[in-house]
Amino acid sequence: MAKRVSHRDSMCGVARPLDAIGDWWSLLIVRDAFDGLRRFGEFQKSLGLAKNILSARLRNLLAHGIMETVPAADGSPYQEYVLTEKGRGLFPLLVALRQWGEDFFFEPDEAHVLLVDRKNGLPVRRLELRAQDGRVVGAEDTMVRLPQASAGKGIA
Amino acid sequence: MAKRVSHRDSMCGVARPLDAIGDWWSLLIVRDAFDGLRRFGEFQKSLGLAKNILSARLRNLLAHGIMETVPAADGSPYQEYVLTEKGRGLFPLLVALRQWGEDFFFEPDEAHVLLVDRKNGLPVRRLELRAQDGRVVGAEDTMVRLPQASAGKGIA
DNA sequence: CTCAGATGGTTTTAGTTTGAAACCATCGTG
DNA sequence: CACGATGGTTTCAAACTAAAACCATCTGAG
Repeated sequence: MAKRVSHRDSMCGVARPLDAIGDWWSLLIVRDAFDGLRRFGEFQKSLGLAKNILSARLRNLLAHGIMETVPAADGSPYQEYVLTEKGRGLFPLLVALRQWGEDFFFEPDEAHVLLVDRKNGLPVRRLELRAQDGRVVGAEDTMVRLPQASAGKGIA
Repeated sequence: MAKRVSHRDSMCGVARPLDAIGDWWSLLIVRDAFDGLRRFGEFQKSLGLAKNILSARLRNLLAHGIMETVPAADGSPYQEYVLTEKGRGLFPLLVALRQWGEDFFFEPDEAHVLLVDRKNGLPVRRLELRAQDGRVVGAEDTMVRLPQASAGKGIA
């Protein structure tokens, strides 16, 4: 971990978060945490990964402040793992991932889980990126502006 | 690759896309592709990763239809790597990642690149998930509905 | 009290992956 | 026709992954 620092010693705004998450397993753990899973054994059963790996991933998520342990909940003497605010901030990313999956990884007629509004059970809308004036913008409508300088292009 | 199929032989709507992307390098390659990079050497210089790794990642992205090769562009005899529509579909995910990074990985006063509207240079808004009725919804306002059955909860 | 089972890990060990460096092939140019 | 630029592949040591075995703690049953 944290070995990604290839040729620049400050990582860019995309690489830095990636490094913190760690790997795909971590993201699946976070997803399960959004689902309400809290215990080591629950994550292990849900994901089916080796216990040592789960242990390492949880440790990394804790170290990066994405999850935290809370001392108890149902009286059992064990700790539970819950998302911090930083961890809950990953929700849009997971939604983006899920929607991309819906678009390109399922046949049109293939059944798949649907993210719905709790209030009325209707599917949520697609994530949309909007400009200040409210226009929906795509990749081609955006560019990056470097810190204090002026130029730059693309989404780097 | 494709060894993630832990204990279920059909992967869920989040794991399947993750498996296709492959790893973090692939996502950084995609980001660079959004920036307009097209050539093997450009990616390699930008990311500073070993050529064999870049080669493997590009192969994987091609295999999953996220990028494709086009025979030429400036007359040089080499091929170029460009995003497919599926690849361009990753834009919201990258934006989500970047915005999460902005929120939690930079000091309030720390300079960082900013994603701006090409038309007027203003920063884009935050990604927001909206319900059908237009309400902005967070993780706690949503749940998943399983394929054709009725129950299910969380964002799995 | 003691023993078995549940929970939550760590250690061990083999296999896989990574990544730096060296090597190789092709094209275009002087 | 030698040479640099480009775009890779091969080699090999080091790091990481993952399955299984092991270990520690707590709980309830007898």
